[in-house]
Amino acid sequence: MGDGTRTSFHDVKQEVLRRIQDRIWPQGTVLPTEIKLAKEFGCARATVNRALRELSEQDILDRKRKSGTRVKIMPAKHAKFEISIVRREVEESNAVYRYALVAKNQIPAPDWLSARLKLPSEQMVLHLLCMHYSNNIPFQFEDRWINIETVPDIVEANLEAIGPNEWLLQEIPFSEAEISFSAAAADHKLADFLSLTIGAPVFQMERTTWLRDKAVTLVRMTYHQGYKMTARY
Amino acid sequence: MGDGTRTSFHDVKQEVLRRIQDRIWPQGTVLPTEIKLAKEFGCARATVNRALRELSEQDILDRKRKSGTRVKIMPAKHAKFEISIVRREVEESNAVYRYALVAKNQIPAPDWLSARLKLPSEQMVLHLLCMHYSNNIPFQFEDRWINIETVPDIVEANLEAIGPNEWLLQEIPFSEAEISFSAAAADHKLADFLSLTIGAPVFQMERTTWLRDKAVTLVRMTYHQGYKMTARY
DNA sequence: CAGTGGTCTAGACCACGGT
DNA sequence: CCGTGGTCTAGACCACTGG
Repeated sequence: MGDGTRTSFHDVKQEVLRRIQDRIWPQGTVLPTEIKLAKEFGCARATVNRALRELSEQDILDRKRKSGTRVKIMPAKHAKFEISIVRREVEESNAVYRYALVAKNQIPAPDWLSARLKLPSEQMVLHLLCMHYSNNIPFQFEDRWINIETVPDIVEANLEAIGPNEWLLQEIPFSEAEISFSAAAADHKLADFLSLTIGAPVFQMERTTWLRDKAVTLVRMTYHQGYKMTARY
Repeated sequence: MGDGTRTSFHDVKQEVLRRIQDRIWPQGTVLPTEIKLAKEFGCARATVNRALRELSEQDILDRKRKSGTRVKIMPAKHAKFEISIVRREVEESNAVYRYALVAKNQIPAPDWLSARLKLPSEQMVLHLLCMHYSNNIPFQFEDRWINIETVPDIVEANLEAIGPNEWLLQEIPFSEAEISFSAAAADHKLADFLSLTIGAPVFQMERTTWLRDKAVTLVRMTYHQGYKMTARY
């Protein structure tokens, strides 16, 4: 610590973490106040503050005014999955990406969709089916519904060239979404497109996207057999 | 903004976000420097800095010394899943949680496990099978391997009362992990424990945990049929 | 080399929430 | 009430990197 350079908030973080891992501060322990720690580490309170703040953002500490900072008892771990566009995912595995638009229909929203996305009944939506290939092997089947009201330009877009996901990401870059993963059995259509046997277990990702309380799109991606979604934390 | 209170980094974040969403700063735009923004917003540079730093942590901005801050072109979205212990997950759905230890064996690590966890060959490991129930309905089947070297106390632990996950979380609270989700077909054993038909698609989560470069545990959780793992972002 | 973000400091005031 | 974290400020120096 006293090696000539000033103590950085990184140093503080690391030392606090060490004390937790080494049971110097077991779970539940109340840490010294920021002022005391600042004195001990020979740095400004703001430096300690940033260190502790980041640790609490990582769910390692609990901070409350007046009662102080304590080591979390049961840290809820968070797995962070990077949801990138399919093209990038394929290309990052050094494979050749290919995309095909299978179907495109502009229709009034079916009832289940209106209910799910809180659309006015008879709202026009765009229904798309797409395939994504990795080295010409089926990689992902995409079944997507788009609320035309929120992205009218989609009707004119050339979706033969660029996938709807990429198009939407350019158009509506920052939106709210709910995502879910599940397992399902391949039905006839999925088996056809993904070259599977009917009933084969497939990994699915379903995502609903909202922009300022209005639904933009609902998509279900079905992956090729054996696909794994991986993350570190 | 000029309502008497000082401008907070929250205000800055929100305003910057608004300008991005309203296409005042389209994707790729280089933002004014922190100093200019601080002047514009009437606050200190540190305030702007914190706002922009947090936005870049959210993958909305790209920041580089010298070249400045720009709006990310293709923001990689991150889905953050809270991985809590099963008991909590069940209890949060207002159901009654029950846990059962099915099998417990202390054996030398099989070769595939040694390879996967980088264990010395013949390292002793603990192999556990557990069931978790929600309202007495099968909820999750847990198949776990524990490296005894890293957590010797596990041998003495009473795993009839508390699940190994909870026990480990208390003992080794802060560790590195790799997690992956996938779909599989239920084999005979899974079908038995989870009351499924053989071949039914099931959702699986596999997790490897490391503490300071040493493997702690490898676990595969298989969920009841129809399970969905959900998150917002 | 010079411009931009990255960080530290010392001091100040505020806001929440136990006692 | 009053202790603790939450935040802002003004100024300073540093570190990286593009030209």
